[in-house]
Amino acid sequence: MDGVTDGAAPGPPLARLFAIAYRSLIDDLHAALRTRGWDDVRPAYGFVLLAARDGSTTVTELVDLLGFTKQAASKLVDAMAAAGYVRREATAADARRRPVVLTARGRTLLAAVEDVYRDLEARWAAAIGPDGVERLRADLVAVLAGPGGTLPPVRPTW
Amino acid sequence: MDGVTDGAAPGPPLARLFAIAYRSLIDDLHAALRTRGWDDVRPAYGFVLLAARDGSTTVTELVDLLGFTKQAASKLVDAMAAAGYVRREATAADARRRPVVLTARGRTLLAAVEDVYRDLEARWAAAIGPDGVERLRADLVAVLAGPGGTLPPVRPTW
DNA sequence: AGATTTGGTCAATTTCGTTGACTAACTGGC
DNA sequence: GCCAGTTAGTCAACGAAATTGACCAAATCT
Repeated sequence: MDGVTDGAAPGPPLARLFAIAYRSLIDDLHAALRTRGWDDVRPAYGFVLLAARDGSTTVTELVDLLGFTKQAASKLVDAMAAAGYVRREATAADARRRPVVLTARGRTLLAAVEDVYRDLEARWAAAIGPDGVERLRADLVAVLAGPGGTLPPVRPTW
Repeated sequence: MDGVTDGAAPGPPLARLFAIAYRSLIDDLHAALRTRGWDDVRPAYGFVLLAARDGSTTVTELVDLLGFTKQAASKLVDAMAAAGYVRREATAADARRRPVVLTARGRTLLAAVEDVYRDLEARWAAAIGPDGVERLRADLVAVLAGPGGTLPPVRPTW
């Protein structure tokens, strides 16, 4: 049997699978966070936390990462700051830049996120094997990464 | 160098990759549709068209497929009907059900969608090989499908 | 110094889905 | 055959979240 790919039954469209996969991970992540007492975490927070972990981030950098307007990114940061996860700072060199840095609470949440994340990927590994997960990741990166290995913005809005 | 998977650098989180992948496909699809003159197509339309292709669909069935409320699904169908892509019909057996069927215009759009879609998957195949694409699809289905092979609803809201 | 670009905010609007209340039509018991 | 409950769907009001547009202040260019 080698005729799997021809015409008739190509299986579910990739877009649908990606949408479901993304949603499944995010839903599970936030459900797990809620059971641990984090009940004011919005889906985009995770990406911001990750970005802030790897060095301070500005609103403009978040725009590149998330793919929505700077106004929206600004509001997002405001909300995260109000919830105590991040703090806006000042830069000596450039008074316009107001870097977003993690608070202690933010770091705690980040640790929880990473922890849950490990569980979730482990569940994927249980289904398709650890090498299956890495193959998946590698394939996705191979298709999505542009020259220089940079990934496009996230923004799964619909 | 074999230490890629241990701790430090696990690569981008799957959620991010899925979000980007979904968005990339949808953006490209709609960009391609626009260049062909379809400029009033919203992201969810594709899923509805596909569902309607495989037999008539009711609003309630769309709820299961898309994962949002029947009110929202109803409005979506209204919008698609107003744009001339689908038509509500009546059933002899059950006067409550108002099946959603494709119009000629809807079928034309669907053909365009399928056409573009083939191109997009071909681009994926160019990057990771045709078998890579099918492997990807199979892996995703393996993880996401519940008992009976049914996939959860889509709803990539955020 | 003046012009332009860059980082960021404030305010108004739009988009889209949700909650809530409700109607009409089909089923199940008796 | 009729009443209770369920199913399919709509109408209307609300809410969350992002967008567009106008704007400001600090840096950079010339």
